[in-house]
Amino acid sequence: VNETAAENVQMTHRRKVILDELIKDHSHPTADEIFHRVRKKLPRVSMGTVYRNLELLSKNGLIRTIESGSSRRYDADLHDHYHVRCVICGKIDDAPIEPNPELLLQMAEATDYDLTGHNVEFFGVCPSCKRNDDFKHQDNQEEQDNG
Amino acid sequence: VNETAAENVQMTHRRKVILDELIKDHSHPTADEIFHRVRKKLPRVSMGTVYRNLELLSKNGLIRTIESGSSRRYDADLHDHYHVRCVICGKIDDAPIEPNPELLLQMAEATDYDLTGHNVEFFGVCPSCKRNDDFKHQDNQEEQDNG
DNA sequence: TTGCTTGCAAAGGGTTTGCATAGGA
DNA sequence: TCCTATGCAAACCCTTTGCAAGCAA
Repeated sequence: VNETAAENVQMTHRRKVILDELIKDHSHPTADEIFHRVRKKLPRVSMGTVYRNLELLSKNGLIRTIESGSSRRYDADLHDHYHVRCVICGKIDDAPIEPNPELLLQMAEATDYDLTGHNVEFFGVCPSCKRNDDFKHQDNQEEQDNG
Repeated sequence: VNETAAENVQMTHRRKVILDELIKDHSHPTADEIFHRVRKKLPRVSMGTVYRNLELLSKNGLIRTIESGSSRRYDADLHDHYHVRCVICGKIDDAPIEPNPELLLQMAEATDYDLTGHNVEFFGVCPSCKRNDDFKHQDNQEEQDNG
């Protein structure tokens, strides 16, 4: 529609460093986590710059955002994929299954909306949190709640 | 697991009014919207009470939350269903398709997570925003961004 | 009495923004 | 030159929390 093509984003140095850090980082980091990584290379970078650039990159389709827990996360992997979130530690992983194109088609037929996409998020306990729970009793699991 | 059964929630008057308002309201309101509705019946209710009760109701499985845009939304419809969000006005509707149990099964086989559930959210332009865009030019659509 | 609930106001976390300066086409 | 990008700090929005008072079992 009115989205600027990726080529239209002028790559300032800060912008490129932020994007590159996100490309290297497959953990779906928050703005704050990206900020700390970027700061190692650009010690004077500010939080505002990180937020402004992440928003610009996302609006121009060079990265995508994940709205899930209390803070937004970012993902430079544009390949269509689903996510799974650990309800204990909050970690987000890529789901190891292919998106189902049927889902969108089925919905497109049933709704009056003009669809542009869909997100799928699974919830569960990640392997590492499962292991921890084997040692502890399964009492204190209320650190994170699923959505 | 360690979730209190719904019957274990003692229904204080405020709690009941909040729950009833949410049951009547199918628009997936935010805490603030619920607050304003409840306030018409209980003029001295406070925001803190609304948040505390919504959290308690949700932890006890009497309502569910929708984490989507910038603010959390609440839904008293516990029947398993998907949602669709308008990328223009931010409204959330129920998706008119049945959840696909295959999706969860397929994922359960492929992942090391112990799955507890999944959410599906579609994005698109709602009928009413489509109509508005016919009159305007399709320029100023940046009020809401999809996630 | 004892523990849960509430109003109020303040604090908190995450994100956005105004402004003056710096930098790039 | 002119427009965009940046650092900084303040503002903002949404949500949570401490506290003292109120209620209910």
